Amino acid sequence: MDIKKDQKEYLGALKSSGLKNTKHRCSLLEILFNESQPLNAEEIFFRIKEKTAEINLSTVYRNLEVLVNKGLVTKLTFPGDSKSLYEYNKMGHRHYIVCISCKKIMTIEHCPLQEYELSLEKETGFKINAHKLVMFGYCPECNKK
Amino acid sequence: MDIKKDQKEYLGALKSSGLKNTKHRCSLLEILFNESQPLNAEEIFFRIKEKTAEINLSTVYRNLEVLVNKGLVTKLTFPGDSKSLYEYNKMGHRHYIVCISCKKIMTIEHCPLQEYELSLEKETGFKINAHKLVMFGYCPECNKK
DNA sequence: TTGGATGCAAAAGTTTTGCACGGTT
DNA sequence: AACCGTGCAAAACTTTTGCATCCAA
Repeated sequence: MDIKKDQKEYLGALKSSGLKNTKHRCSLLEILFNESQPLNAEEIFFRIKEKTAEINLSTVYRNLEVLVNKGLVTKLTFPGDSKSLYEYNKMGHRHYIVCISCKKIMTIEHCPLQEYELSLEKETGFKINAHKLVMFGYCPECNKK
Repeated sequence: MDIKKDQKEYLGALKSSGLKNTKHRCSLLEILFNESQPLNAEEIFFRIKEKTAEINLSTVYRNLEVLVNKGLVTKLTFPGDSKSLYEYNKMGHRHYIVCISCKKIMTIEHCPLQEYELSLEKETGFKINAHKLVMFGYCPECNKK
């Protein structure tokens, strides 16, 4: 497989997390790394089959599980989708805006919740580690219709 | 079944949505109405079996589906839980704070995101209808350990 | 060489569905 | 009476697991 500049990041991450650099693992990471939308296991499975090599769906699930545990990949669930979604973890959390009509998912980098977390910690006594924010609406294209 | 004051709300909602007032549907709504935490289908199933009457799990699922479609109940999914959760829809959205350790879910009434939605609409071109915010952390009890 | 990675098949777990019967309006 | 709701069993669907084999370090 051709190793481009932008692939070094996840290859390094693989190595430093003690995981073997296998063909399947590598294509899986490449797909997620270059994808702006979270994908489900089956989508990843078909992409690897089409573009790279024959692979088994359980291999995809097993690799996703390992990569999630090592923190390289994040697992997501959205209401209305029975399948879990996965994305490359670019460090620094992100939020999502989902189109109710066409189901397109767009990523939002800015997070408005830092100060809110502090006030909520005081209010509830929780020690807050993370949060998940998803917005729902109609994307510009679907909104026209 | 004894009809108390606080049950009138969901009984009325049943009627005005054109759904039949059946024994199971009624106990299901009563359980969700009086519960502060979202419950999954199996938990609802066992509660009805214990407190009210024999019921089949598929009946629970079918009723939940109808009630979600009518907007009386909201369906939720949390990462790390393969089961969907359901709650009575009290109108006016709510947010959740989930304990990473004991999995307790607490509901937050205040929402800090009104202004943010407006700025995001301008930024993305989306027409935003709703959002979902979940906070994760350690509840006061688990935090002590 | 050795332990992890993979394919295959089967299992597990959640949710849905077909069909006959029963209950509400 | 008509239609919706229910129970039961089976199916569908996503995800996990056991086991034999293969491959990267």
